[in-house]
Amino acid sequence: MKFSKIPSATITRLSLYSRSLEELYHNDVKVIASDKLAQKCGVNPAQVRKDLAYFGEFGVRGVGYFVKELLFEIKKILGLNKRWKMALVGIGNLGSALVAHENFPKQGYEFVAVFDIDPAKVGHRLPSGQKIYHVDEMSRLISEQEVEIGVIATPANQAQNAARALIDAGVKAILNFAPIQIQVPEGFIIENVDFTVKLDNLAYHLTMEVV
Amino acid sequence: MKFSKIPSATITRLSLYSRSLEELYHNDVKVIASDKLAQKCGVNPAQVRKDLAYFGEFGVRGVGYFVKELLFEIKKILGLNKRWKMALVGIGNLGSALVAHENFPKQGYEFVAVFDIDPAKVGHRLPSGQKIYHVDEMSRLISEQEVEIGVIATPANQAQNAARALIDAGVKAILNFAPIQIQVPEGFIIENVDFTVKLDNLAYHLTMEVV
DNA sequence: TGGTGTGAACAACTTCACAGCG
DNA sequence: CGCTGTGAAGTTGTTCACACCA
Repeated sequence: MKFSKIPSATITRLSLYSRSLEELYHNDVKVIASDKLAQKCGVNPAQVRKDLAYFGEFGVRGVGYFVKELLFEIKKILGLNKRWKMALVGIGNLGSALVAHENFPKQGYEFVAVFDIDPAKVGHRLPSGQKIYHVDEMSRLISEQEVEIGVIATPANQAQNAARALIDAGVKAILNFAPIQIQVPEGFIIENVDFTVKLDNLAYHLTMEVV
Repeated sequence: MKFSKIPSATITRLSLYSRSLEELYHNDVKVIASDKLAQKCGVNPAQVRKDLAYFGEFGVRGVGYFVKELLFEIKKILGLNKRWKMALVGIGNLGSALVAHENFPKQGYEFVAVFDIDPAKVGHRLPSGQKIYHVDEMSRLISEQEVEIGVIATPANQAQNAARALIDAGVKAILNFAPIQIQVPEGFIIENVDFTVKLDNLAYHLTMEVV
């Protein structure tokens, strides 16, 4: 396996396949062909086969892919066969929603620490059980809890500080919800969830359509 | 201007430029060169120039771009020189956070209608002022209010229904937060905000790094 | 001089088309 | 016979390099 050569878009699609397969498995579907899976995920059938072929030969010619087996393999590839510990910074509206979100634990992601700088929030306990700590305690708690993923849900002007604190504290990857481009060390793993940008895309296409 | 030839990635980057320019404008910076702007947004300087050149000649050779003017032009291109009316479907944790989010109105996006199917929620009024309506009333309200963008924040298993209802009611674009690939008519404008997928990306890269 | 605008080279990703195998 | 796996072709997006201009 030559990992370096795998398109990042392939990884994103694997995640989609995994979801669809989960549903198929749940519905007792045993086998699926690339055409069907492709349709469910809105991609080209050849793309599905090529994506999977990067990691091995999971299919059976003339038949398709065994749902259970393929799901297992994809989860293994994505690293979803373990639980991931996350820390949240910024417990406003969005942060609260994330902590309360049921899908995360289902997928193996868990918030084990929650931070904020607002003295009015620090010390309180969330409905989901976590206590809110001050950012100053981040370093200790993150190494104690062996947190690997940091999630930023602060206002934009706090996000860079939050990122620095998380990185200093030793997290290995960041998921950023703040609408700002965060500067991280070369090679550091970061993903942005940027719904303002997505909305702007919609606005653009709506505007163009009329022309 | 040959709009059809513009890469969708360009539109996404315009959104980033717009944000950075907003900040620069706010800090009284008058002029910026492609290098600086590129660095702030984490892209290649040539990319910045090429992106902008799709839409006109906004720069001055030997000088750079005038911040105020460029910001204005980009907003015009993206369609951000008007207010956009949105309708939300699904007022759970995430939906509530979205409605309460301050950035939307700042950017010109406004939730003018909120829907759910839970009888326990319908009829209540949100802190932000909107009344929660049953999905059955969607068609009437969306046309009355001239809503153009639908936002889906339901659980995955409700999302396709929500989409159908929104489309039937006449929205022209959808922003989907549910972790599922929604089927829409050919050419319909839809964007997904998919943080599960982003997390899976992190998990993958964290897993690979060790190998 | 310094930074834009842009054709041309390059790189990345996607789709086609078909051989090969169960 | 049907569907996978995959080289080759096609498409799309990015970067280079430099002419050109304030």
